Amino acid sequence: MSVTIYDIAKQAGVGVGTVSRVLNNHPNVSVKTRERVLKVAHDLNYQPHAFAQGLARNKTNTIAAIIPFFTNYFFLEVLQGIQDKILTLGYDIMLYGLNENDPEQFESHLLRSTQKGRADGVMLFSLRLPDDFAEKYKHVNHPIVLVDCFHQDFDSITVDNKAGAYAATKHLISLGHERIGMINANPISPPAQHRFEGYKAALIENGLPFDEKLYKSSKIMKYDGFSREAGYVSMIAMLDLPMDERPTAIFVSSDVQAMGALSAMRDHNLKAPDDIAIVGYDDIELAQHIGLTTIGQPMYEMGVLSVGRMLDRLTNRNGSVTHTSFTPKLIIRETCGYRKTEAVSVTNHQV
Amino acid sequence: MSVTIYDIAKQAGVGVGTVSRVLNNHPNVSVKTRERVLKVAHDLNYQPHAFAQGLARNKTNTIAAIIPFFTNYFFLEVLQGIQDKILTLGYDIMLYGLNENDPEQFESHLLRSTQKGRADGVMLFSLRLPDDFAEKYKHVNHPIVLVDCFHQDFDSITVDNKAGAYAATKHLISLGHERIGMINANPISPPAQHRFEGYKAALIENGLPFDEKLYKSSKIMKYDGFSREAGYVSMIAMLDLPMDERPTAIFVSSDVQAMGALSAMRDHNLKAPDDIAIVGYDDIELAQHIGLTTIGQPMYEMGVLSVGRMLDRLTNRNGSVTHTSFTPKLIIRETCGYRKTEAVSVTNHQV
DNA sequence: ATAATTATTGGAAGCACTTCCAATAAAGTA
DNA sequence: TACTTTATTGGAAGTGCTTCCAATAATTAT
Repeated sequence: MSVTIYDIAKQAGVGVGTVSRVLNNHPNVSVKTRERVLKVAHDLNYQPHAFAQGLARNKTNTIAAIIPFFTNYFFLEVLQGIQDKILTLGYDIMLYGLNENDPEQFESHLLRSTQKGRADGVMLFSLRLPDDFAEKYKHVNHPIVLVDCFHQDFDSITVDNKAGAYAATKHLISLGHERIGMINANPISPPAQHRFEGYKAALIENGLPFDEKLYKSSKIMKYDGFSREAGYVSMIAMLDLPMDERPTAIFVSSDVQAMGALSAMRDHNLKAPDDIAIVGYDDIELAQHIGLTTIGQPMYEMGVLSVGRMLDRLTNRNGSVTHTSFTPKLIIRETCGYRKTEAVSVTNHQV
Repeated sequence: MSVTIYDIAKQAGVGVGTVSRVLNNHPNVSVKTRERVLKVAHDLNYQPHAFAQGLARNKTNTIAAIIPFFTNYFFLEVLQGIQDKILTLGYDIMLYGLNENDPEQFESHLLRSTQKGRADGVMLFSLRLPDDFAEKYKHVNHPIVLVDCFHQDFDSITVDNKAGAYAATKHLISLGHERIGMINANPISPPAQHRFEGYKAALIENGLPFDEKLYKSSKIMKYDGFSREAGYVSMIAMLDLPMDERPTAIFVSSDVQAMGALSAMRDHNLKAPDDIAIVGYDDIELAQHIGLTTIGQPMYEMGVLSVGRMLDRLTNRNGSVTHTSFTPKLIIRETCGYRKTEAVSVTNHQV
């Protein structure tokens, strides 16, 4: 139906082998025939058939990405990095979005994307991996790289949540606060755990006590407690404390939660930073709009790097597993009171 | 290397034709052989090779989506609709993101996605189409469906921008405002044009004059003026008017611009709705957080429907072109002053 | 029981490529 | 000039599937 290398071969008076060779820039074809073939191919407006190529080469030139939709802004930025990088390499992206943390859908996506001849490799994003994950997929024929999640046995690109939380808390400390609370998401989430660790470490290492009463974690399952609602109820709980026991500053484990916390404060006629200083986490688009001091993550870069890691893995299947961790950075805006000279850069701190 | 239908055929003592027939649920194969083959396939953990199938069937079972990244939340929601629908149909999504409105990248994406054997069809999102688009792609072998953009010659799913703008303006009118301004994006954008038309129509049809001085459009090219900055400068310009000529309410052509406008007001110590009422457009996530009254679009539904349209087109290539338009709806929050009884539903209005 | 249908089945051909091998042509060497 | 060596070249085989056609087996009708 459409033009194939056979058409080109006939028209140019050569064999299909030769056509294939010039189209793939193989050596050992005389310049005259090469030019002739190229001209015919161009005249006929030839386009290779992707699937036929894939079949013959046993290579799809596409990589699959499984991403939870709710990661939202993170998702978008990382994806952009991935795509910009991947285009330069001639690969395509097969997208598998995940609604909520639906294990069944995850399974089906994973199965599909690791199916023979569909993609060369799979990237998993921000996923809490099932217990049997490693055992099940370790020996699958597809490279798997983890982005923003971790497992010892797979290549991963992560961001150091502990360091980020440490930086956020340290910032509050350096601003002179001594009663620093934390509003955390649901501790079943690994990032939530790590952010808590960073918070606690910053307190201890700077001679401040860790006070149970100033720490509120969420039991909400939806989005693992990384939601506006979760932030709201945690803050309400926090404000239940007697006036003089309240924290003067709070590190909130995500910007959306911070949004909720802020509106709880508003409902109590409290303002940030005047009444309570707030640091968020994530630097979502919103944060900029409302002047939220927060922790930013190099999402675009992570995307770019993760493609690089995937390609490495594709060309060297037996290389040893690597783990790369990015350091997030503090972004100072208005919700803590802006005191430039006292800003702390996380890069000075090694966890 | 991996298990093929030949392995199954051998093991089950039948021919490959038979294997293929049972795997594809073709009739005319005895139940005993069918069961035998199925068992062997299961025991061998057989997976069909996607590319080989595609090649033989001349069908990829994937559809390509070209989406500008900056559409952000819209992008995400529509995509979710698409994917939920498409999964039930056994298709995959190939994603081509667009950075800004880069015509060159658009061209290359389109070329790639319409390449033989890569995808069965292409969906284009929120794109200002180049002039030579129709001429160039009308007779390409791939179905193309347009989402949130329009061209006479291609199937499209859009949302009625004029109706949305009308509803927004009408809401302001019904609240008693008489000096209603509009802050628009760059008029080169079709949605910007239509939103302007809706604004103007609402004014005229309700006996209010259209006043040039109360209308500010943007000349900014980035994001076609749908940006926070654009909103900010437009509002500043608006506030340059003498006190008594200022509008008492403003319809802003997008929520991000509204964010900018709101912060310009804040810089002038003005508040919404007390000093000036504001309606936005888009209902981005942010809008909910800041209580912005705005116009919401059924993004998820659009995604679902667009897949449906694509499938129709795939099964009937010569059917006539269809255009579907969704009616957006007014979402009343706080930036106009909340007066429930006077809320106007756009569904009562036919453009 | 025999002929005529109808239901299964095997396997070749085709899908559009790549790659390898043998064959031919060109160039180099003595 | 005759013999190697090297550079091109054509085309068969292979990639893993579907589908069509002819052949065989099972049913039904006579």
